[in-house]
Amino acid sequence: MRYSQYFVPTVKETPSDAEVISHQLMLRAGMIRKLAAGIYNYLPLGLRSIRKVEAIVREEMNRAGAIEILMPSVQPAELWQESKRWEKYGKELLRFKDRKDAEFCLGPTHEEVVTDIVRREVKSYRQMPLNLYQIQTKFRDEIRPRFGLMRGREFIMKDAYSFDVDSSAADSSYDRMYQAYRRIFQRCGLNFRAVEADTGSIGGAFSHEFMVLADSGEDAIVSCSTCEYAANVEKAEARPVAPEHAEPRSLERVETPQKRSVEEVTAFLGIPASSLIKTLLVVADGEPLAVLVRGDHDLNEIKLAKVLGCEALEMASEEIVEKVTGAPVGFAGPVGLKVRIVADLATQGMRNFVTGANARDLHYKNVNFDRDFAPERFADIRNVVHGDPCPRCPAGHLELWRGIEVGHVFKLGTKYSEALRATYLDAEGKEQTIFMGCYGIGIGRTVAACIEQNHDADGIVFPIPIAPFHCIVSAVNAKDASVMTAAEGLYRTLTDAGVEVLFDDRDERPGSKFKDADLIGIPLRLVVGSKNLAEGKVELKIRKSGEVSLLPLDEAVEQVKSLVAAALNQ
RNA sequence: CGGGGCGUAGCGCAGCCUGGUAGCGCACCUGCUUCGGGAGCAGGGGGUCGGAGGUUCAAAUCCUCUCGCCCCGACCA
Repeated sequence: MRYSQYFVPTVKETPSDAEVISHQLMLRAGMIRKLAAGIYNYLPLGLRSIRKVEAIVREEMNRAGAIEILMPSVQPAELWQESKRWEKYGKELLRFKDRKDAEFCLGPTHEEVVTDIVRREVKSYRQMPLNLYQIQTKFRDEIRPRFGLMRGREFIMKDAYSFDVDSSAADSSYDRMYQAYRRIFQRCGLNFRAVEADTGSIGGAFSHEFMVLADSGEDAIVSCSTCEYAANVEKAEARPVAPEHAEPRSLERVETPQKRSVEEVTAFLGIPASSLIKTLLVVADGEPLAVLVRGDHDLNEIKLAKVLGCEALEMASEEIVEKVTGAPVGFAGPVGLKVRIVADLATQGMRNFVTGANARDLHYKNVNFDRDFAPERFADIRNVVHGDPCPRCPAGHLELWRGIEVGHVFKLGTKYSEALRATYLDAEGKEQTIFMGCYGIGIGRTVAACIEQNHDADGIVFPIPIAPFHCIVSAVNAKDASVMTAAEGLYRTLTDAGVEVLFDDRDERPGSKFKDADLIGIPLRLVVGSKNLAEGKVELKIRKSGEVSLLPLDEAVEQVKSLVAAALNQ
């Protein structure tokens, strides 16, 4: 591709509305442009990288035995009503009506549609296992789209759905996808972790998320320092803490004027936050209840909702707190409370702790379980913290990371096949419910995550497998005929050899060409200048390392070819 | 949904408080010089100041409404 005839609108200044580095660089490198909040145009360079990721995904999905189809974005309400998600999905589901007033939505995911296909066409155990996938535009009307392609409302996703005769066959399908995902993200050159994850609104039995490690990531994940355990903090299990052995002292009410927060109270009393139990009031399916967590720990609402088995869980409003505790917010405590109490495991062994006293400006010291109050149950309902013991091995401790979720695999079980009555006849002629799994990859997000992980002060540093071009040939002086002839020759030779070359034939000053080349992140750069060319040489610069070598033309060609081949065949 | 901020030329911004009919840098066009890390000089084009309404002799500027965009929050005892 000749740069002068291509479309790469780079910009020097960082657009003011871009916050994270990948968003800024994708805008500056002319890869994307915003059309509306969370909705983007893909310009040529951006599209090329996206196509690269898609190609890798396609290869690995096909290798794993999945079969490509393409389903519509526009989906009839009836299917969603059948799965009950028309009501449950909420405002993220973009709904609209056609001219006949029939209701439709733009698909945020395709469980309903794919299950509809399968229930019509799959009748026998002989037709499974079956895994159907597509690469397609999804629409989710996110509360707050942000960070460019990282969290858009319209985005490209690969979604796959597996159909199996029973649970253990479904496990094999799940495992094949899991392994395929590992290969995909390895081939994309990403530093990632596969972590145990909560199943969220999709539902199902268990799942893993594929997280690209990056400080700007929206998710917190943990991994064990010694074993293979890794999980999203939403899901990560906490081990019980060894009990203290202090003798119970007598309960004491202390004045804590204006001290509401954990920090204020513990500082005022001169105790560590771990000696205090905070009492959080929540409303679960309409019922107010109290939740106890150690002062230095945070409540994990997802775990709590699971423990309570409730549908809706929210923090209680100020009014409810005051009504339940009889005190202003900041002084809630478990002693004398009339609502159900659930306590975190880590509080179980605590003795002589501090709590609120359900009265303005008062706390209790030396509170003890059983003597002063008794929670209905102890359960793991907190977020793990850095340094917590690993739940799976005796020696390890948990390390905390930030991650960008680029892929997610779910074992769904029969949630959708039951709702939509997708069944088959087994070898005995008996009707059985199909077992499903679903598997997603955010294509655009993968490109963005890659940039988060691969950039420097000058711009993007693409790994070869998903770079829009492998190599850029920069003709330093476009007016010098010998330079242009040589550069043109390199461009043709490399292109004929299957290397994707962007030929910067623009009549620009060298500085601008170098800046642009760095910004758009092409991994390899051949610089053709009159001085070196007089000696029959060109310069090869590696974007990532900055390494420069002066080579005769034919050697430069061989170098580029072998570097590209090595990167693509790993 | 709550809180905060911003909409002025393609991009980044000033002007607004204290009304008087729009400016800077980059980009773009022309010419000359320059040419290995975002050149210099000279000339030039481009904006119904997000939109609607109001106040006023006069509105980018003041008031009201509205639309769009960005950030934070929606874990707090």
